[in-house]
Amino acid sequence: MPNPFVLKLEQCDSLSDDEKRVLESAISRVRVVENDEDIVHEGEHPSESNLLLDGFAARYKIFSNGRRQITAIHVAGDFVDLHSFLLKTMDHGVVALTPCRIAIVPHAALEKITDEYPHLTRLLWLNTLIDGAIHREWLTTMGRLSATAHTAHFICELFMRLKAVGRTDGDTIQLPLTQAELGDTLGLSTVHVNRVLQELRKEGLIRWQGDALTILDWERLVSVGEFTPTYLNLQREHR
Amino acid sequence: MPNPFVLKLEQCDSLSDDEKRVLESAISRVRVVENDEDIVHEGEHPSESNLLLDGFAARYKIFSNGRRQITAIHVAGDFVDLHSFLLKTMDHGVVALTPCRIAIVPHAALEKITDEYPHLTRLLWLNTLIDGAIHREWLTTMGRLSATAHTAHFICELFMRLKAVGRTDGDTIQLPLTQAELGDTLGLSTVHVNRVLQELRKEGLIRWQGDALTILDWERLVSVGEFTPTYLNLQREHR
DNA sequence: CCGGGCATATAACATATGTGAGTGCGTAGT
DNA sequence: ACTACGCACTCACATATGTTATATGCCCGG
Repeated sequence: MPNPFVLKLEQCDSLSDDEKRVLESAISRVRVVENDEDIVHEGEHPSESNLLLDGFAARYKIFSNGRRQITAIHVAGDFVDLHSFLLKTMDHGVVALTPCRIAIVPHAALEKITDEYPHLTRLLWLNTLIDGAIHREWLTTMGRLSATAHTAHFICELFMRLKAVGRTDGDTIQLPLTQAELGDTLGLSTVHVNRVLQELRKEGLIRWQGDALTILDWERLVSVGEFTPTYLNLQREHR
Repeated sequence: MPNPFVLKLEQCDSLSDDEKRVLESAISRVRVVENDEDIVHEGEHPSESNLLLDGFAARYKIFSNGRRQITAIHVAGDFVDLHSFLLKTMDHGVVALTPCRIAIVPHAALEKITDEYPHLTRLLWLNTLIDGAIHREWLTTMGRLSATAHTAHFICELFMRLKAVGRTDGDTIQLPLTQAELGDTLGLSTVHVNRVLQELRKEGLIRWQGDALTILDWERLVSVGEFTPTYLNLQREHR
C-alpha cells in the first residue's frame, strides 16, 4: 500500500525515487494507538515524531476548568507532531480519535535529512506551513463566520483533505467525531452543534449517520461555508 | 543597531558569526511601507519575503461582505511572510499598522541557505513553527475564553514578545491598534472591545492612552487571561 | 435478554456579544 | 478659524449561542 504521506507530498511537488527511499527509511517502526489514547502528551520533550498512516487524530489544549479546544484534526498522511522536532516541548496534546496506525520517525533521522537533503527538507517544512495555513483559516472562520457557516466550512475542508489522500468514497467521508468533539473543534457547545447540524440536514446539504458523512450539495455547502481551498496548497509547484 | 531578527533567533538557539553574516547578506535591500499600506497582497506570488525591522504589521483575511479577521500581529524581528518562500501563493494579505521599516530577503537567497546551511535552515523553519504555535494558542483562546480573558491573554502575549526583542519600556509597550483593529484581531465587535477594555481598566489591570499600553497588574492580567508562555518558545535549546 | 452508559435530540431559559445609531473630542487640512 | 474626519465612547435593543436538565435511542457486556 502506498504511504499516504508520500501521496500528500506529491500533490505539492515531485519527489525523486531517492527522496522516497530516504523517507521510508526514516521510519524506525510502526505502532498502533487505540481510540481515545494520547499519541503525544502535552509537556513532553519527544525524541521522535508521529506520522499518521491510518485513522483520525486531534491536537488539543485543555484549560484548568476542563474546557478543551481542538486546534487540528489529522487524517492519514498527516505528520501530527513534526513540529516537535524543532519546538522541543509539546505545547499541546495529540489524541487518537480512532485506532491509529502510526509510523515513528526519530528526530535524529529528521536531523540527518535536514543536513543532507535540502529539497526534502523544504517539503517537510512546507508540510508544517500548510498546518499553519489551516490554523489561520480556522482563526478567520471561527472569528468571523456564524456557527453554521463555520461548520459547513470545516466539512468542506475535511472533505478536500481526505480526497487528496484518496480517502473519500464518492461524496462520502468517514467523520469519526462525536458532536461534543465537533464542538471542541469549532469552539461551540455540544447543544449548538446539534442545532447547526439539524439545520445543515434540513437544508439538504449533508447526511451524517454514524461515522459516514455524505455531501448532498457541494456547491451550496461551499457557498454557505464561504470555502476557498487555496490555503490547502494542493497545487504542484517547484519548492 | 542590532538586527531584531538575529536577536529573536538568539533567544532560541546560538548562532555562529558565519550564520549571522549569511543572514545579513541575504537582505537585498531595505524599504519603508507607510501606515495602512499592504506589505504583501493576498493572491500574490512573491519572489521575496519581508522581515520587519521596525513597526507593527498584521496578517489578515477579508470576506466578501467586508468582515475582516486578523490572524497575526507582527512586531520588530518578525518575518511576516517567510512562509511565502514555500507556499508560493499568499492566502492572506499583510498590512502595515504603523510605518514599517522592512528588510527584503529574496527567495533565491533563502533557497541558497536551505541548500548550504542546515542549522540556519532549521532556525528559519523554527521561526515559522512559532508562528504556528501562536496561531494554535489564538484558536484556543478564541474558542474557549470569554472576550475579557481573550483580550487579557492577547495583551500578555504581545508584552512578552516585545520584551523578547527589547521593545518594552518598563511595564509599557506601544500598542498602535484602534479598537476596531483589536476587534478584528480578537474576533469581536468594536463596541464589545470597548466594553472589555473598560472592564480591564476598571479592574486596574491596564492603562491604555494613545499608543501607550501600561500593564498595571501583571499577575492578575496573566490569571484573567490564563496565560502560559510555553508556546512562545523563548527558551534556548539546541535545534 | 437485561441494564448501564454514551450519544443524540429537545426544551426552557440565561447571557454574552452583536447591531445600529448617535455623541463628543481631538487632529489634520484648507 | 472652520470643517471634516476618525476614533473612542454610550445607549437601547436584537439575537446567537451557552447552560442546565431531561428524554430517547443504541450499543455492548454480562
